[in-house]
This record gives sequence, structure tokens and C-alpha cells, in this order.
Amino acid sequence: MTTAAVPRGGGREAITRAARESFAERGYHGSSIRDIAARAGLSLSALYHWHSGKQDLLAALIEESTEEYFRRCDEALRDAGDDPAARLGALVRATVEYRISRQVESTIAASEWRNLDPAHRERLDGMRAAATRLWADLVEDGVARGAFRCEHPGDARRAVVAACNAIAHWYEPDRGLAVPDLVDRYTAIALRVVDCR
Amino acid sequence: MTTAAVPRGGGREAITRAARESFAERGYHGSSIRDIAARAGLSLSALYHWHSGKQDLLAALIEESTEEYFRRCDEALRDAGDDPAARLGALVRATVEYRISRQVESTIAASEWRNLDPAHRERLDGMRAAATRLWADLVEDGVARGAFRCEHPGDARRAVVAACNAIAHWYEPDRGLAVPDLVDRYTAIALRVVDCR
DNA sequence: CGGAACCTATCGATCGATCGTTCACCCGGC
DNA sequence: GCCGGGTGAACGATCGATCGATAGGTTCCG
Repeated sequence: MTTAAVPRGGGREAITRAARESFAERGYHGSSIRDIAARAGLSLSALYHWHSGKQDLLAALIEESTEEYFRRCDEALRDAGDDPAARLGALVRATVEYRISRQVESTIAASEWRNLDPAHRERLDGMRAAATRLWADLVEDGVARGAFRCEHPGDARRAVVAACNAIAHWYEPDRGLAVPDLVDRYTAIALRVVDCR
Repeated sequence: MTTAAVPRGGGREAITRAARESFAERGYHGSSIRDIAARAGLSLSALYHWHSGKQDLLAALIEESTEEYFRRCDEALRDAGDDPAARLGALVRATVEYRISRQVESTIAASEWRNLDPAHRERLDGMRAAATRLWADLVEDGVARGAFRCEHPGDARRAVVAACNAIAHWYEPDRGLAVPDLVDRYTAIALRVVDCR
């Protein structure tokens, strides 16, 4: 028996998956690269063959999923037309769907963001700020056009985003509600928060 | 120079404060007890004189603040009377005030909960569940009495709680809004989420 | 066609640093 | 003279990282 678990060649993905599991269960500093390698069915050296180190594993995970969220938001808004309520619904849908389809990465990014190297963090902070801008512009535009009636757009935005993001913390894929229904519920909540007529 | 920074006798509190700072900045596994002791201006041995170990530092921090939150909720509801809207406002006020007055402990508890020993966690999970019950009973009661009109009380509750809890992640004590104003804003948001007439 | 050269994917062994914890000891005040 | 508050040195374990070696595959040249 030499290579039974990993079918030779699937090393990189096996390690990435193992890192995702370990970071999710124990956090960045709580995970050891030895445990990650063992979980992947590979040696410690194989891990260094595919990645440049522990930090690289974390950064790759967070970067990839953050980029996906940003891309989903962009696409959703592009297809949403002009109506403020429709645009808010689009952003809620993108966020809810993302938090569920990338539930593990979401929780990792939320709690391990601070452990990113400054080099990685800078660019990701920029994307995070850009996403916040999307939400803020949308809500402020809705208020300006009289579609929304909230006195404090910033707080309404933070409340809606927090509610959507929190889904990653409690949703159970198998037992929970179907995703489209959940999207409907959170869209309704968001519209109530901004007091949409 | 022997004990210049710590005024002799304040050892326990100095260590607790240092642990709170370090856990908040770097997380549980990212903090070393050597750094905590140095931050407190004491030796590593002094830390073990006052606490039984690293886990004890974390558990004490989370336990104490979780108990305070639970106590605040109880008191708020006891003084709130019978009206559903007033009771919801009371719980929102208790939560918002707590998240700000214990901002650091809130973020620590949120991200380091999983690092608690099973022994500590069991009891705290019970308190967390009890607090959830307070919110759930309140919302369901409001719906049953016709004061709230939300179709999905569970989702409304989760949305409101998530929004209030998130305050700990972004509020800046010196630059931000005064606490009573913030309480008012989040009470209004909560009432909109449950569609209170 | 044969084999030397090279590449890819993986391994075991090991490095120095740091981790949480323990222990034996000390100093000053009641 | 005891005891509360404190120290420094040391323990074994584990950490992230690096090293040289190697089995199997592919390429290329004569």
C-alpha cells in the first residue's frame, strides 16, 4: 500500500478540502498543517508541494470565496433592472444563496479574517468595502426616490446584511427550509426593514 | 524595577484584562499565555497563581459576560409590563446596551465559543438556549395576540437578534452614535421586522 | 528502439522556535 | 514564622518549515 486514499494527482484539491474542514472546525491557529495533511491522506511534504505554507491555504480559501460573493452581487444587480425593491431583492438573494452554498467558507472568512497577512488583507478589505458600497448605494437610492422610507439608511443596511449573513451560522442544509423559500422570507424582511411601500 | 506597572495586589484583574485584550486581538489559539502575562506586567508564573490555566482565562471571560447578558434580559423583561411591543423594545434595549458595554467580550464569545471545554460549554449552551427562548416566546406571543403580523416568527427573531448582535462588530464607542439613540433606531427596526401595527 | 535526462508527486527525517504547564524557591508584611 | 504574591528555570510536546531522496512518468536524442 502506497497511495490508497488519494488517487495520485488529486493532491491539491484534497489538501484544500482538508484545510477547509480543519479551519472550520478548529480555526486557523487551532489547526496544524500536520493534521490537514493527514486529513487529506497525504504527507506534510506534499502539502508544501502544492501550497507555499499555512497562510497560503487560508488566503486561497478566503480569497476565492470572497471573489465569488462579489461577483454574484455584481451579476445580480446587473440583471435586476431599475426598481429599488427589485434591486434590494436581488442583493438579498445573492447574499442568502451565497451564505448557504458557501456556508463553510463564510464562517471561516468571518472568524479568520484577522489572521490574513496584511498583503492579502488589503485587497480583500477593498472588495469588502466595495460590496458595502453596493448595499449602501442601493438603499440610499431607494430612499432618494421615495421607494424606501427609512430614516437611517446606514442602520437599515447593516441590519439587513447582518440578518442575511447570520444564516451561515444556523442553517442546516438537509433539515432546513429550501433555499428559494428562505430567499423569499429574507427579501420580505429586508423590504420591511427599509419600509418599502 | 520589580513591580512598577502593576500596583501590587491587582494581579488577578491585570491578568484578566490582558487576556481579554489578547483574545480579542489574536483569538484563543493565537494568544500565548506568555504574551498575556507580559501584557499584564507580570511573570508567567503569576498567571498560574491566579488562574488554573489558559482555558480558565477564556472560560471566566465568556462565562461572566454571558451571565450578565442573561441577567440583563431577565431584568428588562421583568420591568417591561405586558405589551408585546414594549417587551420587544426591552429585549432590544438590553441586547444593544450589552453588545456595546461588553463589546470586546461579545466578539470573543462569538468567535471563541468552540474553544471552550465541554464542561464549561454545556452550561453556557443552556443559558444561550434560554435567551433564545426569551426572544422566541416574546415574538410568538406578540403574533398570537395580533400585535405582530409576521408569518415566520422564527426568521423574524433570528433577523432581529443578528442585527443587534452585529453592533459589537462595527460600533466605535468614541465616534459613534450615543447608545440611547442607537437603541431607538434598532427598536424601530425590530418593530418593522415583526410588522407591529 | 534504447536509455539518459528530466519532471511530477510524494515521502521520511529533522530543524529551531514556541507552546502550555510545572516546580522549587524567594521576599515582605502581619 | 507563616502565608499571600511573586519569580526564573525547566519540562515534554507540538508547531511551521525545510531538506534530500525516490518511485513513476514523459521527453528527447542517437
